[in-house]
Amino acid sequence: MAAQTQRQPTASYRTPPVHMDPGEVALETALLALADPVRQILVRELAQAGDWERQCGSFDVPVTKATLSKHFAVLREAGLLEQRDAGAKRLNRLRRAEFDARFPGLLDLVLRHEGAS
Amino acid sequence: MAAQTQRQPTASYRTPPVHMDPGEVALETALLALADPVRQILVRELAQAGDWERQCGSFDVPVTKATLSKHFAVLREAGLLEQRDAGAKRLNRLRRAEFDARFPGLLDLVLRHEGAS
DNA sequence: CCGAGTGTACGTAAGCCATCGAACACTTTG
DNA sequence: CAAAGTGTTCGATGGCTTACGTACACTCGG
Repeated sequence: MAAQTQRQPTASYRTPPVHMDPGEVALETALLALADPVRQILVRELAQAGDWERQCGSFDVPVTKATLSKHFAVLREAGLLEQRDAGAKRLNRLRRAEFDARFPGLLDLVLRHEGAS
Repeated sequence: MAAQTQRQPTASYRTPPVHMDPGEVALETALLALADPVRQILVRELAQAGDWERQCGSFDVPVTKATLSKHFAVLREAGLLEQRDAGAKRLNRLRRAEFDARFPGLLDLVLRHEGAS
């Protein structure tokens, strides 16, 4: 039955992303993560998309790849983001439920406060 | 009766504190203000006391007067604090209702998340 | 009126954070 | 196999924030 004729993308050739348990995130960490304007954009775009739908490079943000990569790391540290490797791409998911359980209302506040206002 | 036998303290001999309208505070400003550990202490102590009950020097924080003064300015800028002069002292009030109207749930979140945990 | 008390402004030093370019590793496309 | 694509890491840089000590201004209590 045509085993291994279809090459699966390597799940993870690089060091897999380190994830923080949202239940153990400090309030200060969460607030700092959400305070940054660039990260607010990321979170909002993630909220509009479905899980694992967006890859890292697909976000409309005014910074370079390197900086963007750092922002993702911060969001992970804050328990806001889960990432998974799929070949060369890295897919993203907003940890909405988990984060909400830890800090009820906080994420919603950021999502609601779109474009300054 | 007995008019001016009791000397009223000068309301304001120095430049009165500048206050920000909570309705116009940016989300980023609010989050940054509340992210700092020292300011979290201030906000929590203020929440436990009544309005105009505490003077600036009465807070139990591990910083000098000068630094403390700066923190109060940040809280004012974030629409979290109202200050009023009474002689040499400056009295404080947490702008709970106003801030809550602007960012529902945010202040409560900080107050609830006492001592790290 | 003099000394203690209260709080701000200024100048400064240290630390942190966002940012970038360049180099790298591996995948995907052709 | 080569070239383009994806994303991370490193080192350097610039700016902002926190912090302190000092000096200042004024009030309050004797």
